[in-house]
Amino acid sequence: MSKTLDRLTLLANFARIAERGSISAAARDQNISQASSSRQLAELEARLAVSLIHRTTHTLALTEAGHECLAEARRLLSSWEALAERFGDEDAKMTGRLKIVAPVALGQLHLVRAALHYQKAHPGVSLTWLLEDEPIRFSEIGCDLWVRIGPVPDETLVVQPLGHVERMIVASPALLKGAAPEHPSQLAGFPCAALTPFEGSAIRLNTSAGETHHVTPNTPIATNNIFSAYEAAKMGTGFAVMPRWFVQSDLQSGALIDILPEWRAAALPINAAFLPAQRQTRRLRLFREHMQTAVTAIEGITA
Amino acid sequence: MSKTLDRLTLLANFARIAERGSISAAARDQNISQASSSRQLAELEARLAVSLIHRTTHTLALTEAGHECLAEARRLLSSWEALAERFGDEDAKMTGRLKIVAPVALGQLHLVRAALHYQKAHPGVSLTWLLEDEPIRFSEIGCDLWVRIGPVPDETLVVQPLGHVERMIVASPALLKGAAPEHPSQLAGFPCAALTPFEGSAIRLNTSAGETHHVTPNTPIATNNIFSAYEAAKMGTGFAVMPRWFVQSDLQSGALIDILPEWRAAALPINAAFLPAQRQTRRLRLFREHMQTAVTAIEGITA
DNA sequence: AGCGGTTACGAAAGACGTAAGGATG
DNA sequence: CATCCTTACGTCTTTCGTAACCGCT
Repeated sequence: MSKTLDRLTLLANFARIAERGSISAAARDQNISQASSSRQLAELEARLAVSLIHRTTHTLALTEAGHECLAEARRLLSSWEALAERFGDEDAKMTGRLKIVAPVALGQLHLVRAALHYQKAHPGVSLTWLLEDEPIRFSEIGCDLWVRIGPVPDETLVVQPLGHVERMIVASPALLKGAAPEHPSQLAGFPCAALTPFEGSAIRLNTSAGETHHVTPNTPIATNNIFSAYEAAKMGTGFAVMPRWFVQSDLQSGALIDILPEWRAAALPINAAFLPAQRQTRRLRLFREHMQTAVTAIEGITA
Repeated sequence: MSKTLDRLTLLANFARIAERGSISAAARDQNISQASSSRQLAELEARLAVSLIHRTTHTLALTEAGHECLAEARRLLSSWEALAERFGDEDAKMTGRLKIVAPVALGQLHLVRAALHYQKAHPGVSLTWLLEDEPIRFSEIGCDLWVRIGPVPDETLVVQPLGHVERMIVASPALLKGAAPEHPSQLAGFPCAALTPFEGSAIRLNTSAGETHHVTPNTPIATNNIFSAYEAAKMGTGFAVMPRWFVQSDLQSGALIDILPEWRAAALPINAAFLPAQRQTRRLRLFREHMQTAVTAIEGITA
């Protein structure tokens, strides 16, 4: 067991191996020999006194300890990177990678444009743009920024609120057939196209005056995909709880109707989450600002 | 500029130098030559492309960048340490340092015993036990655990609530002279011994029913030291806002009187704050549990 | 066979300590 | 002038790549 081999290099090598699923590939990435990469992995395992990767001749698998270590390694590496970059030239061209996870619908309809503008302005930065609504394992996957609708279930992250999405009950004129409900209690008679992460069996509605009502409608379709719920609402399969930003144009064209304009579902927070390395890398800080700007520019999203 | 020198070693050396205020001393601590320590510092500065320590021949001073770097270095080092220790033997004897900051009064009257019991049970761990009520720069001073009454103004820390201190208006019988106020509005006629971090010019009181009243008393003495405020209350200099745990025995003996038993000052949270390295070192985890137990055992502190 | 991981060995690079030089109170 | 930091130099440790070896598909 050596003493002087850089511990962060060891971790970086390990993370690369975990990412590529191969020692050879990781070695190529780093311009070192397979032998070195293999040795460094062994060395890390020796220092931590634990087996990180279970090797069968042609396939690598992270052990449980390996998963834990990977998450921590990623944290350490980005901390160092943030430190190393902190004092560099402000005008230096930015380089490096940025891995972003954002909500599916918001991401593909709005944020992707902001992301692409950013990339155009900073061609040295290579983006990994992943759209995913469900909670992720931030550190383990090596994420840099996570934009999420709803709470951020990770104690180790700093959460910055970007805004709130106003949500309303919408339906197609066809569904209502002229008999539009005027109070949530009348909603129970209508079917609902439910968006599963947000609406469970019950939908809670509030007035701005603080009045509350619970609706437990029939749900002929439940989905985790807002486009599907949207199609259902347009086809008249049922009403749906929709964010204003998503249905704004349909409300204006009349394709969908805000059937209970006095009542709103609870506003959902849009959060940006990231590692607490005091000030992060400049490329991430700028990216966050881009996202903040993009989110606040969306009609139907409030502070 | 070298390539293979361990970056964490560089940071550790820098932190040691900052702590000891001398390269020679830091070198002795680490059993390396002064030359090495000096070189490593220069090397770190080269890699970060910034001057960290301003050297005049006989005195060292951290630059602004040095302060920032020190905080981040401490974070990185404890992350690595937590990682390195994570997979070790559960039964291994614990060693290392633990730097704790706790509130003055709570620390010296209650928590110190828990800390000493911990040290006795784990003689390999050396504690640094600092009592300080004001906000600290956690990472820069190399703290491991910060117990604080009130909010924790540091975004990079994980905050765990330990309990709440009930606070009441107390006074000596001498002060009241039989004319005990029965409502906060009658309190304005009495002088107040104010505890500065908590009571500003106004004291807000609530009933359990939710009623609120503000009192802005005369303050013949204001202090940041609860023992002084306590002495003032006992001597009849004025009434005081006191945590129940602090005056419990005086209330029972009648030396102090809970003069408005229906009214309470806002309960203050007791928080434990620490770095978010997923699971920390075992010694810190155990210490936190000791603190939690000690705090909940105190009469007058509620969950 | 062919691909991927591990181990052995010689070569090269880098870090260490000693020691000399320089600056300050 | 004593102390502390920096720089130069020779030695020694350590790591690297090449290459041989081994195991699985």
